[in-house]
Amino acid sequence: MSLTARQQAILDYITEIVETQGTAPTRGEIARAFGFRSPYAAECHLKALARKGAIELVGGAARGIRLPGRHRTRAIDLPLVGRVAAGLPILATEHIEHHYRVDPHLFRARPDYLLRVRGESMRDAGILDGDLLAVRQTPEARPGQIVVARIEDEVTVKRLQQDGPRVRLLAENPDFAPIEIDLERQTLAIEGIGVGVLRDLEGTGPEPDQ
Amino acid sequence: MSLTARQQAILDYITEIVETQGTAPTRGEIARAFGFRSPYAAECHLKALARKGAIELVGGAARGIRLPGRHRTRAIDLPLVGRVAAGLPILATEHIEHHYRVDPHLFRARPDYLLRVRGESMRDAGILDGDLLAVRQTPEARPGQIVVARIEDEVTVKRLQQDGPRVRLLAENPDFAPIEIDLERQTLAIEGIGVGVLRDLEGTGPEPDQ
DNA sequence: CCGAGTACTGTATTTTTAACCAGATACCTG
DNA sequence: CAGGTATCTGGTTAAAAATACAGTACTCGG
Repeated sequence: MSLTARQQAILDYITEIVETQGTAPTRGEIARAFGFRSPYAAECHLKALARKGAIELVGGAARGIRLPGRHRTRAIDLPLVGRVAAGLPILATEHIEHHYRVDPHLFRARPDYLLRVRGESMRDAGILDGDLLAVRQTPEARPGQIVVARIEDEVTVKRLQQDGPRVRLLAENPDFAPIEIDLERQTLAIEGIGVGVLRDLEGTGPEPDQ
Repeated sequence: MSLTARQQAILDYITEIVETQGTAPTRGEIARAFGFRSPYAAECHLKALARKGAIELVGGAARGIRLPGRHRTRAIDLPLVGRVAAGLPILATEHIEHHYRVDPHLFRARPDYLLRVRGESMRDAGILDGDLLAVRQTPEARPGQIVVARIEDEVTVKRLQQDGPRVRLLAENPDFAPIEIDLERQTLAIEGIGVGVLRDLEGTGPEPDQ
């Protein structure tokens, strides 16, 4: 069942008010905006919109107009982690350069933070210098996954390979040798797994400079 | 001036209600949530939060609590365009598969829509099969930019090269030949320029929990 | 131990708001 | 033409909510 022109106008108005004011309008405010002399005219429109499923009315509550789907977790705030200094946890406030809002539905796994990738070692996996890696913070990773690992205070992004007892971190670039981890002598900590990549393209080109 | 623990808790509660319910709580609801027996306790906290700039109070309005900076420009709603059929504009509703909210500050140029990239022709530019290209809708492109072009009803993503009168669309993969455009005989339309890349790394975690 | 700020209770008042009724006008549809 | 829906007026009523005052209690720095 589709909306009438008038109903669409009312819905647009409500949406605009929610976006700009952060809260839904009252019947009186809708009436004033459209020149109705009675708030009941707005009430009727709201009822019609609710009947058609375009809005949801919360009974007995002031400004109880809800826009379905809008109050979902449409965006989460992810901190961007830049250079990671030795001895500090990844998410220490010292490392956080910025915050970006990202739709969690873009990725199948929910990310916890963004890490700026440095270097060309994951080039053949489509992860370039300067890209943002969306990371889910977890110590558990499966072979084949792209992981954020910490080896002796050094944080690196590599693909995890595990052949029985042997753990290797593979670069995706023939210029970089795999890193063999001797768990007896070195500390390897999986900080998280890569769940997505974000890249800004403006200014990129075949020119090698930036 | 920083918030007290209690004030922070109240602010967190308000934020959560706004996110989940789409509207701010009343003094009474705050009091109920925290076990206050008087709505005036909530009122005092709100006044303190407003004094410190953490919230903004709209006088004389029900649920008139605003969270500054939460609205506008923190996230824009981008349609995801999938397969583009011949004869229809890119942004025809028939092509729109989904909407994603993305922080416009992630990219230096503001995108208008997302296009799902098919094929490996841009592999060496770090754009893989299935990636989402954030596109700014414009007919003007500079050489070196990654463009969304339409050649005789076929939509393709390539890098633009312009040598005086010659226009070429370059793939970033040695397996694909450059496309030479004869503007006399073929219609070339620049639909937009790529401003960003989004990728889901499907390596889901060991616990594919929510 | 004093004063200032935080954190509440209990009660009260006023404004805002939701919600409803009866009716008017108009526009489709079978 | 009758019946239904959409649209709006004018007025009413009760619930919801903002806002206030007076007072208690605690904490913390001087």
